[in-house]
Amino acid sequence: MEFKELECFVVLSEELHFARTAERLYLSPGRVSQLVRSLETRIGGRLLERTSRRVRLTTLGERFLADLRPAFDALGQAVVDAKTAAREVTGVLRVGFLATPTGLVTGSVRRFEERNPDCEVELVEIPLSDPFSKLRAHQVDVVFTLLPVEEPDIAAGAELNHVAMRLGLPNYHPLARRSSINAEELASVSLIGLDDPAPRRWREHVAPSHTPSGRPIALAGTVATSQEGVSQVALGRGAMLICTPSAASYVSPDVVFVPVTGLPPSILGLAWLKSSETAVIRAFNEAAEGHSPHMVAA
Amino acid sequence: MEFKELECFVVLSEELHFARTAERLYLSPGRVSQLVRSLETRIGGRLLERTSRRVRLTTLGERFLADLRPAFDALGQAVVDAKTAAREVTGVLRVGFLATPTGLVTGSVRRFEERNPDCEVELVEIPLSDPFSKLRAHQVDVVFTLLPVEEPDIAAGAELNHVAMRLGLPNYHPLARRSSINAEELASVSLIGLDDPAPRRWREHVAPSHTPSGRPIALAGTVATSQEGVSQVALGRGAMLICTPSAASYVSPDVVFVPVTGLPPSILGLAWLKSSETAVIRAFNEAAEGHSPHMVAA
DNA sequence: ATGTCTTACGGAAGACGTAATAATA
DNA sequence: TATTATTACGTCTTCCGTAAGACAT
Repeated sequence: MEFKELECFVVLSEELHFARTAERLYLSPGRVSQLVRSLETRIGGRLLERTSRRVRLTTLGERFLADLRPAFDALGQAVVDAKTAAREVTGVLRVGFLATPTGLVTGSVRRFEERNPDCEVELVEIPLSDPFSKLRAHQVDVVFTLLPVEEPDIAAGAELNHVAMRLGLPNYHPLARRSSINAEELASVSLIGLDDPAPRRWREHVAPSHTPSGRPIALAGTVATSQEGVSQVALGRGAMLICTPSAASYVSPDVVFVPVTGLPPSILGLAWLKSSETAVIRAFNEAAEGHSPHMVAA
Repeated sequence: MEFKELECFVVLSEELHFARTAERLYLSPGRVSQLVRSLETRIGGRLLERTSRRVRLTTLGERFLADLRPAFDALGQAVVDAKTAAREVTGVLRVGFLATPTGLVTGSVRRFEERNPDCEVELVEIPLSDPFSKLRAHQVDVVFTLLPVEEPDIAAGAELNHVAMRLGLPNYHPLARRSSINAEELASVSLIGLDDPAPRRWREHVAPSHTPSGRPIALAGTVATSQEGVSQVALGRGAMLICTPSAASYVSPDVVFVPVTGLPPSILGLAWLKSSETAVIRAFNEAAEGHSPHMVAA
């Protein structure tokens, strides 16, 4: 069952003229003749009666056309619709964020929704300890995450944000009154780290095992989310490194966030499954990259 | 828009497995991979998400399949139906006959209807003077006619019947009492011939211009049908040669039909348009050829 | 004589399989 | 390691246009 033959028959049924049919299909008249003959052989009977002077449908041809035409049109329409859908940015986009919907997240979403009013955004929290599972399980389409991303099945966008780190401390802690803390001083606290699925880089970022100069840092325990971590800090079970924008949202009388100098910044960006990249994801990535708080200083 | 790609996508959507899909389509798995990739490029987005371990439809793929599937199935069904219709013998067959539905005609029709109860036969009279116009105008599908047929656009079946000729005469004519007439004696009568569109062979058959030995025969005038001719004979305007079976149906006190010896018999058979040959026509031809009054002697 | 459909032929495109490769569990 | 999808590459089909032929008006 060859598509070209059917197409040729449908057009020829309209035109009843080989040369015009050929023109419409970007073929030579000879090829049209071949295709029709081939289709007739396949069907097993004459579909068109033709002399060099007149072309007309046979009874069989008329009946076939009546059956074929609607199916044929629907088929073409399905393909056109799919092409459109592939290009269009509609439906629902599920965006994962870490810890807290910071300015970067809300700003990117606002900008995206402004430019793509037909697409709704759902925000989903991603546990710090497991940044990619929801992506791989198709529970979210795209996530804000720490760059760089080293997973081979995951693609990442550009760096969107360099964010300085703060240390969350119980308010009675000696360091809590300081206006800033040097990275070397972390050797004097116990840090709260991340639960198991977290990549090694993330663990080391949130709870470095040594100071830049090599002094060991104690590990107080592990948590799944920054919210859990802050709770632990409030209970005096350790200190926790956290991004400055996230820290701003944890307002608690028991916890103080003090800037830490000498640590590499958190670099945030978008990530998505390579195998599931869509026009919607590309559009969101563009919106995020065009978002203004670009490269906010550490 | 390639049919193979669509087919491949539909099957792969069912199987969610490249090797099984390939098997069902008689292709190699590699080819299936190529086809799907090609379709995705054409559409402009991923239709299936696949790892070496799992294959699943994307949202786009699901929507596309929902649109595509009914159209795809209907298309296949239309082709199957057309193939069936091309083989089947159904509908209406319009059969043309000359002068009178003789035993050959009625017998063939009965036999055909017996064997093809789904096909209805309509009988249409064809004027003797114009045996093929109704065929060419698609007013009939097949005609009983004089053989041989020399028109290049018309096909003919086997000889079905050799029929002796009779001469129709006014009952007061000197020859009307004879039990038979020799062809040479036609020189003594005026014959009624055929109107214009009739082929030369027909004219000469119905109203020969000379006897077998070469004596001229007068022409009394021309008519379109044998019914008209018999009327002319009844009015004494001439004599008319007519087939024996046809003569039997013109019962009139004014006209006598006398057998003529020494003339070639009328050979009857079927004819149809080469360009419009169908399974129905072939079936009717077979029925007629199998009909018993085969080769009735002159 | 002209416009139209069909046929013959050769070159180019692409359809397909095989086998090696990559990725998953 | 076993299973499965993908890629590379060579072969072979068939797609298609050109041009000549056949046919009808």
